[in-house]
This record gives sequence, C-alpha cells and structure tokens, in this order.
Amino acid sequence: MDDVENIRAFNRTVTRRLGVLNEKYLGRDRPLVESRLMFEIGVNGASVRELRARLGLDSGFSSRLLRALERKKLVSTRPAGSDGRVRIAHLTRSGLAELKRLEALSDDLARSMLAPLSPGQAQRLVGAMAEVERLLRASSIEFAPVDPRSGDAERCLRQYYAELAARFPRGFELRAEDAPVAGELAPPAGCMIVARLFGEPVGCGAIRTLAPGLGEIKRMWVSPRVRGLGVGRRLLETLEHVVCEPELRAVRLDTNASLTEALGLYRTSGYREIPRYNDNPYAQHWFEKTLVGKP
Amino acid sequence: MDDVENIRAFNRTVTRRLGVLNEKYLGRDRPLVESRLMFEIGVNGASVRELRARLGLDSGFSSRLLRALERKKLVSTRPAGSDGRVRIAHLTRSGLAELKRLEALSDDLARSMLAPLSPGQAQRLVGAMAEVERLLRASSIEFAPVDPRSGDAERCLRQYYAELAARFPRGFELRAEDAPVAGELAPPAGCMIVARLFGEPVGCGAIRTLAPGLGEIKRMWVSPRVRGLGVGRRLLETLEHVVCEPELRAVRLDTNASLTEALGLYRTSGYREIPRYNDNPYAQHWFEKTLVGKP
DNA sequence: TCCATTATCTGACTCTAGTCAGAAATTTAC
DNA sequence: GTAAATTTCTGACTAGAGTCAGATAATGGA
Repeated sequence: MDDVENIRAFNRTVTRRLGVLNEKYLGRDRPLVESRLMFEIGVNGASVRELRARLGLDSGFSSRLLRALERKKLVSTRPAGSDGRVRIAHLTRSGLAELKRLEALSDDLARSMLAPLSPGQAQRLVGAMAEVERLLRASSIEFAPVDPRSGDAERCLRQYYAELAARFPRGFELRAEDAPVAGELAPPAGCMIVARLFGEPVGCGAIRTLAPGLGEIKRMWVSPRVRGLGVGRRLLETLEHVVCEPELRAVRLDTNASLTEALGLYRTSGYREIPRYNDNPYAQHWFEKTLVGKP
Repeated sequence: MDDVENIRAFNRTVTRRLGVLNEKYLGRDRPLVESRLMFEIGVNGASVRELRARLGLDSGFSSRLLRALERKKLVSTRPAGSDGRVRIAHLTRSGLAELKRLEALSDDLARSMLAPLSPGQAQRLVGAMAEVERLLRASSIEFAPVDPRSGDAERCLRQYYAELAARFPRGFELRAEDAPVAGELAPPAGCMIVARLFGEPVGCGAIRTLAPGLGEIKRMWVSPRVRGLGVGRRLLETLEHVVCEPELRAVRLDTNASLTEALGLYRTSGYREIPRYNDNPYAQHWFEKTLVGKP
C-alpha cells in the first residue's frame, strides 16, 4: 500500500526535523516539558487536571513540574473556587513574560522552516501543514463510553446546555424532568459516549431505550473547536451501534430548527423526518432511522 | 503573520500525535533510538559514520547503541574493506526478522492514523502529508563550505563523476589536469560547498577564480534523492555569493547537452549562453552571468 | 454520618538519551 | 618517516522524562 509508505516517510522526516528544532528553540535553557506546560497554562490559566489530560502526564509528574515552575516564580497555583480539590495554575507576571519569549522562539522555529524555501514552496508548505494538522486532529479523536455523572460528561453537558441557550431563539432552560437520569443513559438500556482529543472532552452523545427495540439519541454535542472534522457523524455511528438491552431495530431523535449542522448531519446519515413523537417544547423536527443490523 | 500561526499549530498537533504513536508502536519493547538505528542500518547495512550523520548521534553514543544491538544478536559489525578505520554494521538474520517486525509496526502506526477517517479525508491526509514531507525535506537541507579533500566532498564527487560517466553519450573519464586541485577550490580564490540533509551529503558545487573578478562554477551535483526540491538553485546562489578574492563581477560555467536539468537551471537563473571559452572536451554549452552586487 | 471517589501531592526509584574526555588504530599530507 | 586528522571505541558521568506506591484532603451519594 503506497499510502502507508507515504505516511512512514512523513513520520520519519517530520519527527526528525521537529525533534531537532524543538530541542534547539524551545528546550534551549529549560526542559521541553516545562515549556510545553507553560504553553498549555497560557494566559488564562488551567486546572491541573486539564493540564494532565492535554499533555498526557502522570499526576505525580505534572505536580512536580508545577512545583519546579513555582520555585522559578513562573507559575502560581490556587484552589478553584467551585471544587476545593481542584487547583488552578496561573502564570505569574514573569511567567507571562517567559511565555511571550517562548512564543517568540516558537515563531522563530516556524520561520526557520520557511526561510530556505522559495515563496511558492513556502505557501504550499503552509497550506499542506494546515491540512495535515486538521486531519490529524480529526484522526486523534477517540470515543469512549462514560458514566453520565462523571466529570467529563458533566463538562460536556454544561457546554451543551450553554450552547442551546445561546442558539435557540427563545433560549433554553433545562426542565427538571429532562435532567439526566443516570439509569436511563447508562447500560444496559442506554449509554453515554464522550469524544476526547488528546485527553480533553470535545463532544458527547447519549442513547436511551424509548421502548423495546426503539432507541432515542440525546444530548449530541460537538465542541466548536473540532467542528467540520466529521466528529458528529462518528459519534452518531458509535451510538447507533452501542449495545443496548434490548437490541435496537430503530433510533429516533428530535432537534431544534436552529441547529442547522445537526439537521444536515441527520439527513445525510439515513434519518428520515417523522411526525412529532414527544412533547419536548424545544423540538421542531423529529427523525427516525431503521438499523439494518450491527457490523 | 498567519502562516506562522499555522505552523505552530501543526508543530504542536503533530509532535503530540507522533510522539504518542512512536512510543506506543516502535518503542514498546525496545528504546526508540535502537529501533531508529535498525531502520537506518536497513537490509543493506551502513557504516557507523553514516549512521551517526543521519541520526545526528554522538560517536560514543552510537558506538554503545551498536554494542547493545550486538549483544542482542541483532547486528554484526565488520571493518570496511576500503578503509580500515571504518566499520560497517549489518543486521543479522534475527536482526532482519526484527526489522520486518518493526516495519509491520510502522505500517500499523500509519494505518492507525487513517482508520478513523472517511475515505475522502484519508486521501486528503495522505496527499498533504506527502507534500509536507517533500517540502520539509527541502527546508532541512543545509549548505556549508568544505575542504575539497574532505570525506564528504570526496563522497559527492565520486557520485558526480559516476553520474557523468552514466549520462554522457560517450562516457566520462576524469583527466589528470581536471582532477580537483585543492588550492584552486579552497579559499581565498575559490570555495567548495556541500549540501547536507540530516547530516548526509546530498549535493555539492564549487567555484574558482578564472581571472581577476571572473569566477567559474565547477562540479555542480545534486543527488537524485533530492532532485526537484530547488537544491540546485540554492547551491548556485550560494556559490555566486561566496566571498572570493578578488571579488567577482561575473561567473562562467560549462556543461554537457545531456544534463538537461542543469541547462534549464542555468537558463532560468540569469545565465546567458556565450561562445566556447575553454577546451573542456565534454563541454557543449558555455554560460556567463554578470553579478550585480552581493546581498 | 460514613464510604467510595476524585484531585493533588510527596518521596523513592527507573530508564532513556544523551555528553565528555581520552585511547587506539588507521589513513593522509608533507 | 612523522605529524595531523579521521574513525571508532570505552568508561564515567548527567539531565530529562517519566513510573509507582502511597498520603492527604475535599466531594458526592447512600
């Protein structure tokens, strides 16, 4: 397979070149992970658990790195107001200055890749890099079932409700009877799936059993950061084939007319519009898809 | 600058994804450098100095890695026939089997990047990766002046003469009076430049002083492995602006009609054809370019 | 209230990936 | 023939990047 050959060549060349450059620019006077950690903390700060998830670090290791940066007066941590266990790391004044310096180095690195090329080559390189970056991000997204009450599920749902409130013409307020009922969305009769990019939740979706053999898709949400990468479609396919008890022969869902990407996704994924089947006051379209058998 | 922003995003996403995958696939049961070293040795073997140059390793470190692979019976080394100092590393029978296994893992890695994508996305990813790989290779090529008698210069010239012999209709044999005269191609009156890709010589060119203020380009060669990346043009520009004593106002060169890429390069680089100016029996075209001032 | 879970931290340890100094064997230049 | 350079090797040392086993404190649910 020639594609595989191409990817191997890409892997080797890029690993070598980026390895050398990262060392040279970003790891010059400080360990590379410390630089990466400072990039992740950024100007707005981040909780330790976010940092751990994004960089894929061991909890002990990340804690020690933060202590090292604190000793250098580049970072300060304080407890999060909402949850006394969580700590938020912020860059100090000199940490922000250091981040600026790192960003300048990172820009130098980028320019050093373009400098030897002709203008035409440089333009093609940037274009191809943007495409690779986008598609590699898409290919790095992973789907996993979660407990609907877990932290990652909660984080997704908060963003989901916030988005509904922002996009529905008359806003959105979660009715008590619609609040996630843990049992419904958990096995065996249902399931909640979270999509993660480098450890961070970027989308979710759930399925529950409406009647024997009939499922309903709920709470489909994809973070704006990864829209247009086909995450919604993969999420939908994953949910349709999640094992529910009893096995599903058809799936339904409802949605609001203002969620245009979702409408398009359902229509091109084999869903056909059906009459109202529930009393959801926010729903304006109802869909159903017949499942022909599991893969 | 938006281009720089794109490259930084590329750098971060790719480093993370490839780092994780390389660890997972190729570094599973052996240090990553050992795997890389085995890839570089390949089925044909390679000298220790080649391996060091290609991977950018310290000589002590590479020697120790080879000893480790020898202890595991994966590699054997023996002196090169030509030069008693140089040693050639080969994969043993079980080393070759291990290389096959590594290549299979590397293929798995490649496929794991494509698997989550739709066929269209996969095709676009492979295309963009090939483009990035090609251009990143171009941008990784470095030019450095060398002693014309040094090993790297010799290696290039051997390949250069071999190529002339293969491409000239009636072959090529180096005349004694044309053999590299060290002084001519070395400062202050001349210079030899070698192009290197990841430490390995992939091209060369030289300039000497024909008469006060008049230079001559000699021994322009670009390895077939990097043709079409603009190496020849950059080499030529580098040579034109190398500081010679006395400073050059014009540069000449001769070439054979069978070297079509070279003819095209000279014509599009500001050289105009002039009458025969020397008695080189292999030359069929003579060119000159007026230099308008150094950058 | 109790108990399981989650988030963070500490200390002890390991392994990878090097660097550096110098020795030995060859080759090349003068 | 001798000196300088090249290639490889050995031994000693170091820094970076983690892993692992708990300890501590806060939270959420029964």
